[in-house]
Amino acid sequence: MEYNFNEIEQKWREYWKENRIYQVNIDKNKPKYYVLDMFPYPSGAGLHVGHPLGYIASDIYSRYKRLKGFNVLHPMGYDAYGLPAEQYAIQTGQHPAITTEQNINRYRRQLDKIGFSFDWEREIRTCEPGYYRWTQWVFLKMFDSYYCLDTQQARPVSELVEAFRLQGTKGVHAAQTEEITFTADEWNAKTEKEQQELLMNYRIAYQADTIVNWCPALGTVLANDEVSEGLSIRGGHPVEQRKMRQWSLRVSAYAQRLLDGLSKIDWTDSLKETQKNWIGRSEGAEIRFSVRYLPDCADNRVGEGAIIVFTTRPDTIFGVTFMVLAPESEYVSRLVTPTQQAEVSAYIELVKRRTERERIADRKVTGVFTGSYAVNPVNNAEIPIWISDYVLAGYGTGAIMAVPAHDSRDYAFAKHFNLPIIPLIEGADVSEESFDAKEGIMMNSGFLTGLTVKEAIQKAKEYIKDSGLGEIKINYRLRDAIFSRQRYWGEPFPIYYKDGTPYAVETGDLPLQLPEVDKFLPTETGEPPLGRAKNWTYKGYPLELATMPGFAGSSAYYLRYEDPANDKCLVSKENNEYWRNVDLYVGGTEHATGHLIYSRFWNKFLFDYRLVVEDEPFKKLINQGMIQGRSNFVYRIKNSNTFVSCGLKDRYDVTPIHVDVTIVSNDILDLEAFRNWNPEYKTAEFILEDNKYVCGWAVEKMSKSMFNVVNPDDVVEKYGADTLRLYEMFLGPLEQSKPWDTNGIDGVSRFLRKFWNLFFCGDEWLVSDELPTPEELKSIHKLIKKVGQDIENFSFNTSVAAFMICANELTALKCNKRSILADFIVVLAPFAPFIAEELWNRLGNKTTVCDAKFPDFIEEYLKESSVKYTVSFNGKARFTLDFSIEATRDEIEASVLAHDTSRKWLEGKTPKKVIIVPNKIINIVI
RNA sequence: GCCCAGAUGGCGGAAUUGGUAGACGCGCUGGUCUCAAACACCAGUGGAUUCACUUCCAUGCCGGUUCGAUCCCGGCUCUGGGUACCA
Repeated sequence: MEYNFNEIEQKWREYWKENRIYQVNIDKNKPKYYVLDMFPYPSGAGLHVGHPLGYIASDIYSRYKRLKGFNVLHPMGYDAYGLPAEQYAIQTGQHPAITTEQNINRYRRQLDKIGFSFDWEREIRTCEPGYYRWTQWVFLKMFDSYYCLDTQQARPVSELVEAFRLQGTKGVHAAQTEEITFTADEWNAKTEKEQQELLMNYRIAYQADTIVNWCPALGTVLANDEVSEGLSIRGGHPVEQRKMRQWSLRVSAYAQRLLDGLSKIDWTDSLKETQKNWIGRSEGAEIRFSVRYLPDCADNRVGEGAIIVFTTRPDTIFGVTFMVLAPESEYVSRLVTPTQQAEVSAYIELVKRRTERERIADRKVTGVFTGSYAVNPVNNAEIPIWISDYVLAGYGTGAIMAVPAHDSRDYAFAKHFNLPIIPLIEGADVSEESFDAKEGIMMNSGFLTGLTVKEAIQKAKEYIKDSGLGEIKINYRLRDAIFSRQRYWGEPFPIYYKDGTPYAVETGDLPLQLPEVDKFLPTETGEPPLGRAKNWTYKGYPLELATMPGFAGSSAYYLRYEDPANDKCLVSKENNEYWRNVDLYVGGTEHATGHLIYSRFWNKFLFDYRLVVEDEPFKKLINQGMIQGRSNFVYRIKNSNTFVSCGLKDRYDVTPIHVDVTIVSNDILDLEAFRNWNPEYKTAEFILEDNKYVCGWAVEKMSKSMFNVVNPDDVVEKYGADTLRLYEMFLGPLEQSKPWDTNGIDGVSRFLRKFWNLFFCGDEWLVSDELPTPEELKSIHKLIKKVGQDIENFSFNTSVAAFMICANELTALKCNKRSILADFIVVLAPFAPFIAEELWNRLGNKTTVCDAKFPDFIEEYLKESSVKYTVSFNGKARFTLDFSIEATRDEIEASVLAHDTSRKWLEGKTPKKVIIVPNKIINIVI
């Protein structure tokens, strides 16, 4: 009987669907296990062979856990809001809902073929009102919350209002956009509108004028993680800095908790490192420098005002030779003297015109003097205050004290403008470059002289605090997340404006549905596309025109899978207490600083209100590597239609040309298919080697233009889903990026046929009820042990190797024993569910294979009767010897030394030492 | 520049993590089957040396620790990824 995978796979796909085999429910008799894949954005191009890699791995793990007796939640859905569908809509007028739906259907067809054990009854789509209702609901909860620094958690804004009413800002410790103080009387005297404006300073979802990444080409603002090197991640359009009124989420308030939480979760070190860097905690001090105007200043206000700077090196305060303000800093307007005004204005204009990209590409030193001076509080030195774009307005206080001797950026600036450089560390040569390291002994530093840098940092901090010069401060690089997008295809904000003041839509009126618009472009007046919607009002008031960004819908989707149809709350207590958080999350590293930060933040916020029981969403995280394309080339001799095989190409003057990988097999070109591929090659001639045309190859990104996209459907068609699954795992370690290489898939497909043939001899079904032999038991138990351990370690490639070894051994033993084969089926089932299901059924089992029990290995079967040792002399292996398992160390030693070969190597000398490592090696040191 | 990961046959990759390399697969070579090819099956396959037994050299490079290093330590080279004026 032939292994007909097409027939088998179709049969079981239908059976699983009809019988809802993979549907799960709460079962308190079983421990739960939650396996989640990062849900896909359904793009128009469909799945390529790289997409399912992580899904296959997580599916194997889910099926394995199920066989181990866990109640496994393994859902799938779609991240359906996003820019590509909208860009497509702008170009074609096609409604993004329609293209999204089409793409989803295509994805689903492709996914179904591969045999995943998803519970599709829990499917979610972020663009459906029943889903985004809860995205809006959480947003409103954030709008109605502030972050209390005393209890380190989110609290209702009503508590804040009450505190303000009774005592103003006194005693209130809350995360805020800018520092404000007022008394209860002042608060109570304010109008409703003024009070609402003040509250914006505290809300977790708040509106503020912030410097944002504006992308003119996309017509929207972008979050920091959506921009790289001055270009938008999607589309690669230039991004510029602009001040705009935007919705933001106060993620920065959670910076410390996001950092601390990393120690509790099982993620890779490199990913944790990436998040740590992104959060960017730095300990330092804020120091106050009083400001003095130039003598030529018209209103010579000596000693008025001050600027505050943040530094991590307060120990270098004696080396401050100038101060630098960010061009956007609020200090600028207060500090520029009349004589410098023109020059400063010109500089600020220049900076504004430069895009982020230009700044990065052309990093030359620029700056301008303000005319003002600050006074160094430790030695009363007068320090000129400059403006330069190397200081960022958004970090720290937007102003720095410059210590050119010990900071490379300050150094470059000082050299360029000829400012003094005072070395502070003994032995540091600062004539050519700055000495940035935090080591050495301080000098030229008053009361810090003679201390080590570490001691000096500590002492300087204490001094600054005790003498009231400033305070110890921890800064984070992590910024608040800009939450509005001037786009159509996203969640509408449940916010309306009364007299310009934003108010929340009542939660009972959610979902606030996305309205229809006639076009998806911004309006002529520059309003977002929602400005085109008719009757876009709430209770007669205008609604917010921006929509939420992509990460809004993906921040809490894992919770919604636990209770997808609930229309009373995001997730019921019962469901959340059972399913809790994700035990295993599989996805790409590209989300390290976006989705994986936002959803941790989002979850912590919900945890503050005990809306969820766990404060971290993803316990364990595995990053699957990317699958790159493997392109093939043919070599055309210049000015001809003759193509030369790769091995001979050096003898001619050739142009390499990408050739479609689907007409190449094991790097051998299908000549006929090539001639038909493109009319231009109809009359192509070939110079062959060994009667074959061998193509060249290269690893490149998988893309249409390189003709190297491999569609999983084609692989399934040709080899079957089980082979695709096994092969993707066999390709190499899951976490590693690797090229898709079809060379070698035959080996896996051969294994499956060999496995099939264990059950059949020709057309005869051939399984006996005989008792297995010790060799057969050993082979299968070795497999069970190895595969079990490998799956736990996510080492799927070595599992596949173990299957092949076992199949070869059983074939050689002509094993057809029911008990052995049944165990083999169950162990293989997570990897190749279709063939496993078919054979399991033929074995006469009433249940499906996913209800079977993963067998336990029995150590006794694995025991060897003898132990093999490698005998070495001074570490050099010379020969091997077998001993009975019962042999004692003394017996082994005596017997080894008496061995003929040993005598030869010992040359009559007595050994100094004999090292015996059980089961491994005997080393004789002479 | 900084941070992280990695470097093993012709190729993808194994190695219980300090125990004497190269699992498994591909490819290649030879054989069986076939009129022949393909498929399939069997055997061989790191390099050098030898008819052979053998021996020597091999885990990016240099050095160290150890009886013994792909694994640990120090220095370097290269590759991939992240990040970027964060004070």
